[in-house]
Amino acid sequence: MRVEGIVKCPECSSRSIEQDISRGEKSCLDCGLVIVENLIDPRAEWTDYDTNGKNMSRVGSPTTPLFHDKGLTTAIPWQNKDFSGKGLPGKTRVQFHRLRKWQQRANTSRGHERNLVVALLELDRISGTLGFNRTAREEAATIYRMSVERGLVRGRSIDAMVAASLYLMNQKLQLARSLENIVEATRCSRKEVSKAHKIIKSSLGIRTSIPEPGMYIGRFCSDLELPISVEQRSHEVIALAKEKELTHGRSPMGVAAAAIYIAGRIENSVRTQREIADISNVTEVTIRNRYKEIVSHLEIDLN
DNA sequence: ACACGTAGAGAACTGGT
DNA sequence: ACCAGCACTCTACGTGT
Repeated sequence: MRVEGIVKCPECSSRSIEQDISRGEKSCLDCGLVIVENLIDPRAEWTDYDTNGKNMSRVGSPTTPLFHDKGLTTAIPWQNKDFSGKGLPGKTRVQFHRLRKWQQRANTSRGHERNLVVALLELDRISGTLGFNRTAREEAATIYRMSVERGLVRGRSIDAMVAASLYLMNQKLQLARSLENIVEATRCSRKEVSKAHKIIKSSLGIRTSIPEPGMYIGRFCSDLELPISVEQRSHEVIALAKEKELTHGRSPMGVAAAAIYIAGRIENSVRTQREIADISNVTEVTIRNRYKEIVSHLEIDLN
């Protein structure tokens, strides 16, 4: 496709620009310079495999673990109208009523399908309150699905298993949410969730990395509205603390909180221990202990 | 208001039975 | 499944600047 006039080639100033959608590039026809790469193809995804173009049909959205049927739904609309909007005659209407009913049953009748409907709704609700994005939700949904397939949910509360799937996903993707954060968003106890978490983790053999203090810095600093300089300094403090083995056995959140406190003092963007404690879910005492320890071992001089 | 320090309680993990 | 021991954190104070 030739796009004339609007864009000028930065190399030779020619206005003959070619846009190749299949390659996703815009390039100059005169000097060959590629001006834009990785363009998104805006066209609809029509597909036709066997009728040679006579029967083009739109493909659906990609499948997703977020719906119990992975998004491959057939929906019979509730309105009793045909494609042109006219009402259906009485006999047909009855027939469609029956079809809808059966389809509903077919969709959700098998035990674990119904389980998934409930579970994915809950998964979405918690994700909403905790601000998990789509990738995170899909990962958690996949973990939950696998648990259902392994029969792990039987006899356990769906809510606890959903919460555990979310927590496991959170660990896997290092999203820096604590077990407390997740428990707060559910109706079940900490004990139930951590038990479910253990079971899923061992049964599915999911590997998670140990929580590093560094992974909390970003979220804590942004919640505390601290400048990027403090964030960077906090990472430096943690790196030094690690070298001196001051992080072993200590709660990573406590270490992160202390590092932010120290970094704030160094960078003159002070937050009180109370403020940091509120955001990081550790107490002032823990922040004090960690920060005293770090400061004395690293010989950091705060004003 | 904030920082500091402390004692006892408590939660979470490990290893033993 | 329960228990003891442990290293760490929390609650709840009083004190200091």
